Amino acid sequence: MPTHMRVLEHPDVEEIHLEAVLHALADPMRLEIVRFLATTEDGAACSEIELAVTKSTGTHHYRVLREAGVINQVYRGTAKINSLRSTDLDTLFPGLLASVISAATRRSQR
Amino acid sequence: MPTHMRVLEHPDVEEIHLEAVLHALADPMRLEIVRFLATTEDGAACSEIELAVTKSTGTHHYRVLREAGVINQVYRGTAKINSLRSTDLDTLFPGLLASVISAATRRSQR
DNA sequence: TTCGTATTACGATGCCTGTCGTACAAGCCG
DNA sequence: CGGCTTGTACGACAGGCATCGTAATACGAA
Repeated sequence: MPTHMRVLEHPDVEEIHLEAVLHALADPMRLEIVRFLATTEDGAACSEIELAVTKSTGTHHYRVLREAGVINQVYRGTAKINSLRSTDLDTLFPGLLASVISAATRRSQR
Repeated sequence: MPTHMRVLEHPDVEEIHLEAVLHALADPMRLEIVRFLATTEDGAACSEIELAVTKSTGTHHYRVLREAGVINQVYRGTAKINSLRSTDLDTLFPGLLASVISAATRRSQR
């Protein structure tokens, strides 16, 4: 019997705000997370994405992304699977996510 | 003879960074400035764009936008004319500015 | 040169945020 | 059960930032 519900709050589509999304993307670590998730089919666990920060800080960044509406998080066992809310974002801000990911990826290849 | 050079520092194209641009756009006031500039042909003076903050704060936001490479600023008399660096931004981050402006404009019409 | 307009500079303030360490919880597996 | 993996909660800290008020500067016009 879990004492904590392990349920993660996600904003509804109409609660996603442009400024919050832009702010969430305006960080190197979070951009790295988003860039990685864009390359996966069904999302990835936090542990699969190597970041140059401690796990505490990683948790913080995942939360910022989730609360801004950029990613979806679900528990699978002890792991937490992250995936991009591509459809929701593309409905709200057509082309935005694609152009950010494309620019971030192009730069990381230099 | 001006004691101060009245020359405004702008980043070169290769000095414009994605994170800085996203951060610059992740603020309601600055988004409002960008949205307004997108509707003008040849830019606009600071005084033409009404913001719900004092002029000191306005100056701060214009500087953030300029230093991030989002806008260009030139003096014309006492006025300072602002314009979007659309071409530079579109070269670096194709589609980004357009999708942000489009999303901001669509929302402001609701 | 004096006045008015447009904008900046500087200092202060309070909040936000990225970072960490330590301690803890949830779930799998032997 | 006991350990291992994965991730969280909490507190702390430093730096960044949006905001303001006041004083000052640059330029054009009278």
